[in-house]
Amino acid sequence: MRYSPQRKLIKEVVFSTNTHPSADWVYDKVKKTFPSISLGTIYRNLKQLSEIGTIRTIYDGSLARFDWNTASHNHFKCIECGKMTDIEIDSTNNFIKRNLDNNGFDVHDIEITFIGICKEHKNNKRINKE
Amino acid sequence: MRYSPQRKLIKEVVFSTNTHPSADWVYDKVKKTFPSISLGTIYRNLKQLSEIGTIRTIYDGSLARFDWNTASHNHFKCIECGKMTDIEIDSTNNFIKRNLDNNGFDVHDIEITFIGICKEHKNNKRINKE
DNA sequence: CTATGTGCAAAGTGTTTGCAAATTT
DNA sequence: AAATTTGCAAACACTTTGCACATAG
Repeated sequence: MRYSPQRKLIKEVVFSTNTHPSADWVYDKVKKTFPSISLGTIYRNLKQLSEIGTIRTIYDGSLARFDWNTASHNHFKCIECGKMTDIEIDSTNNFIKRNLDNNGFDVHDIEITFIGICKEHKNNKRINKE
Repeated sequence: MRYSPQRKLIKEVVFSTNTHPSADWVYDKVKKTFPSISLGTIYRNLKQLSEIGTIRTIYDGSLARFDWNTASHNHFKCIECGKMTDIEIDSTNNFIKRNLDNNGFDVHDIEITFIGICKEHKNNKRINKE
């Protein structure tokens, strides 16, 4: 795999944030340096970087997001602000894995998203979503 | 909410299977009875049924699937056959919930998908996906 | 030099929506 | 009769792809 300046920057952008950015977010950032870059290039590179394990693709509903943190960890999505926060609960994954291994499943990966209200929004009144 | 024959059947179709069908699968089934039904109607109804809690929407990557089982349970996706199986591990959710509650999160819902190889495919040679 | 990556535009997939006609209550 | 639902088709959002040109190694 060649390291074009574009690919290098795309990777750096994903590594620069904890916001689990979408392709579009990355596009906007990278455009500041390469104004003529195309979304296609962004998608191609994010896909490749995911495939070789440099980054990780996670799904927020049907939207793909990208995460530089490929180590096993889970996500919490706040229904007030929409933000995806990392959750470090190592013991959880191990607990689940053990549970499933005992039941004959061969678990390669676990995708967990917790949906609820994060600390900051816990005591705010609910924003009406209807 | 009115109960049109179409809506009634759409609901019945989702309730008739454990395959966690996509909108398209439901469409094919329902078309046998209502040949002129449109995909739009399928989507509208699946969305409404989800919203009132009759069924549940789950995500398989970016594809929406629908599940009549709204009780708390998790899913296992086999990377060989693509099938989504239900997983009953009540204790897991409770374990996680407790863990997060202790950390200040207010968890409303947990979306978990396990990805790996199910019993039936455990000893088969790997189908090449490249 | 050659394989790989880029920008562009078109196409693809899954889903939503506006509307007039039909149907449920 | 009034409000909701349908079928249709167009629009949408996100993602992928074919191609000719450019570039990294």
